[in-house]
Amino acid sequence: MKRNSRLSSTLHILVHMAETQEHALTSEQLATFIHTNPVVVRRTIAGLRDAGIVTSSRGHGGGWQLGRAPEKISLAEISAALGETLLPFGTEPESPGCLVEQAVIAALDDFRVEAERLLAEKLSRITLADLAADFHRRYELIGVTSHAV
Amino acid sequence: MKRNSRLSSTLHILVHMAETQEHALTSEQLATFIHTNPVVVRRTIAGLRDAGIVTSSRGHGGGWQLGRAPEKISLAEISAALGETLLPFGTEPESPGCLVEQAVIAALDDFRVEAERLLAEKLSRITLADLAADFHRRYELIGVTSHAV
DNA sequence: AGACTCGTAACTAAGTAAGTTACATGAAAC
DNA sequence: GTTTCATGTAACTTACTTAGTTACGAGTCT
Repeated sequence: MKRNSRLSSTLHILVHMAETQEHALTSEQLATFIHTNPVVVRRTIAGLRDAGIVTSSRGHGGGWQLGRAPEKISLAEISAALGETLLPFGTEPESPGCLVEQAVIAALDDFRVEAERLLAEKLSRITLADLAADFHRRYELIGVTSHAV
Repeated sequence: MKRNSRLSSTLHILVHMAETQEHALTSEQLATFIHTNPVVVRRTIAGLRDAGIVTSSRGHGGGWQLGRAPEKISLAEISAALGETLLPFGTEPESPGCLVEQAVIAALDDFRVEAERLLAEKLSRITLADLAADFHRRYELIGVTSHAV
């Protein structure tokens, strides 16, 4: 798992879980999907469990499953549950008395609030089901291609 | 200069430069504004020079000045010149053959392209002159307050 | 010539996040 | 109830990124 790919990796995992709703997948299995360590998986998606996006169970036959239907899980929720920041830049004061800095921070914060609202809105329109559907589309395509060739 | 505050710090510097258009400011002076090192300043705003946002001159009386009027410098240009990414998450393939991953990356890239266009558009509407104007507003306010109290 | 300032390379230090190890906790199977 | 399997989590290591620093060459004004 590369840096800054937590959202992408988590989505990868979740789509696999959407494809396997009949039984739970272990962190071990999930880890192989994104070429990493089971512990990293557990740590990464722990927040999703708290948000009800996935459920986990221990012991024999345990593992991870979606907490609700893929249609009801939006990328906005996933991103939020991961604790991801949509915008990368910081605006914490470094010289609290400086009016120039205050003006800069005010402008940047306004922008940030508006931008985050916008991005969250966009992300909330994409669901896990959409990704799964796209996956199936690609799967069909490969199938057709294989027959054709 | 804290991490992830490059945009904010650079704006701070640029507004100061907008306030001092009659003469150049040295990296040394700029560095004190954002509590850092002259070399860090030079390194950080080197990209702005290449983009024509600022000019630099060497030797006695040298330093940095705005390359054009503050009204003509947008935050979008500044952000781009700094090489900042507006969106933090990565979408590079880690398992090139996996159709699930392909679907995830496709969705994320679509979102990213659209989101970046949107953010850049928003940032292009804010100019250095706007920040300077806000600074002056704050300055007046303090003045009034001082008189009142 | 001397003082000053940028340009840049090379190195150091600090902070962040992934990867790893280890072990406790809980649940199912036998 | 013991064994096996899986999560939960803490602690540590490693890799990477970026700010900070030092040093010095090159250009410019007095």
